[in-house]
Amino acid sequence: MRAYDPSKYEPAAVTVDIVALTIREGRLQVLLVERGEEPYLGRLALPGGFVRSHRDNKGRVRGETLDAAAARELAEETGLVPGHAALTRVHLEQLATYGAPDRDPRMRVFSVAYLAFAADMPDPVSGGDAAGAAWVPVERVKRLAFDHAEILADGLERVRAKLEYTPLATSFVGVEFTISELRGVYAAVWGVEPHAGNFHRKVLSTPGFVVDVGEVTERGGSKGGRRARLYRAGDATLLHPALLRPAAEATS
Amino acid sequence: MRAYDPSKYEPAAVTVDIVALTIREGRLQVLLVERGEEPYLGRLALPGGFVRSHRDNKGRVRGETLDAAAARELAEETGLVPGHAALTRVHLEQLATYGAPDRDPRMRVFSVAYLAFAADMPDPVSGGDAAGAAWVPVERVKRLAFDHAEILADGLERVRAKLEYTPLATSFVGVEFTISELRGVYAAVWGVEPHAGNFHRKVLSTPGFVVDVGEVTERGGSKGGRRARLYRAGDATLLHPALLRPAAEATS
DNA sequence: GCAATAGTGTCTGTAAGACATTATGTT
DNA sequence: AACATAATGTCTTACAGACACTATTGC
Repeated sequence: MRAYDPSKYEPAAVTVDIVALTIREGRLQVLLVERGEEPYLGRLALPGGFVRSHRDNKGRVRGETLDAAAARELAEETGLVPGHAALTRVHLEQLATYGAPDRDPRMRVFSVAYLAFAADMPDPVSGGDAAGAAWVPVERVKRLAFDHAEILADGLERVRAKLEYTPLATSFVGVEFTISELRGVYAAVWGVEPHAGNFHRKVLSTPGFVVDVGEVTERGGSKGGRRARLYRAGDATLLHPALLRPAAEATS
Repeated sequence: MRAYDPSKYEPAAVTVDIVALTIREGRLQVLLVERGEEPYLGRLALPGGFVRSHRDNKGRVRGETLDAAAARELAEETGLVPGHAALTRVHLEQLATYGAPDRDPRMRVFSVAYLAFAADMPDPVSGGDAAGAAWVPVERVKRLAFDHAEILADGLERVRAKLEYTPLATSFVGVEFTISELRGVYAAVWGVEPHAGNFHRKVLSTPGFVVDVGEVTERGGSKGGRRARLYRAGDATLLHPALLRPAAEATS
């Protein structure tokens, strides 16, 4: 059980894979990279890589935390340097760990999957590792490498659920946003448009969800319409009462 | 990024650690083992061990899944053989993965934590690995080895939350149970006693939560009282509407 | 009989969903 | 003016929580 003798065991690798989500053109999109080697050469995959660790001069184990590895990979694949403005507002959370013995034919690989939510992520810049990286609408995603389709599915379910009881949606919009923009997040993630009037009242009546900035947008809609008030994210970590999605899984 | 060269990396070990919970004497209890070696010699810890993998004759990677490793460890530490009646009804789910570089002084160890919920778990039997294993009320747990206190805390929060929106509580009672017994689960896990009358009506009005067996208990309470109707777990996987805990985190 | 436990009925406040209406902007 | 979008108001239904009450059992 806790008798450590690593030599008895097949060496294992630990990676982080990122389900990075953003909303572009009103659609939920995921960051994918094209693989440049076997196996699954040319296939799309979630960005990811090894968790780094080593021993220092005195033989002590050193290395990065899982959270740090995920943040680093996300920065590398998007081509943004860590600390870039667009990266500081990214919400990162651990999703789950996948370790089926045959998930990678070369060796035993355990992948700790992370979820990343961000607003306004730019197109991945070339250079660095972001060779074939691109944002892809989730409904367009076809066959992925390894078990990444399963990881993505789990990630999507997690996001959809978390929108209900956390203010996570504010991670998908800018620092200042309108209620309509926030509603657009729910529409893109859930695939159903919440009722505008009820959504408006609901958001404002949930304590700590949003705070009024006291200003309005520069202009109304392109085809007319009143100018919308601006809000920032509030300090709540949980929504109470929750904002339940319609229909779905009422009976499941 | 996806360039595999394990030799460049410090070897890593992957373990599973189990937060096994049961209810005894009306209190939530967790399975702990006493460590028999350094570090943390003599300290209590969550049961766990290595995930096994090897290569077969043809050089292919073989091994157990994470779920299988968790089930195996649970069986070993409780002294129950896999397939034992008490083990077949155990609910096992992955909790999270912990990989701080200094969490184990000897080498880089990633621990995939699992949650296990069970009813009527016997005292761990001697022999096998269950040397110093015992059930301990969660409020009595003191200093644990490694980062196991954090893992336990995360596990407890997960259980408390899942009781709200899943029929998980039925995993803590026998195949047939009374509404009062079910209420006892909520009381033990949440630390607050739900209102008996409202709880009763609520459980019965939530579709798929429980199904009426059509019988009643052999006797009433030891100090008198009506005989209670018996129920089995229903087929719902999610409770709708949810059974929210009182007070807690209304504002947090 | 009394006390204890199981189970039901009633009332009130809150909130969700449907829908209508007002307010303010663009073309 | 016509239309679009933002924001608010009204109504109905569902449900949680408080509490009272009935039903059934052991002592």
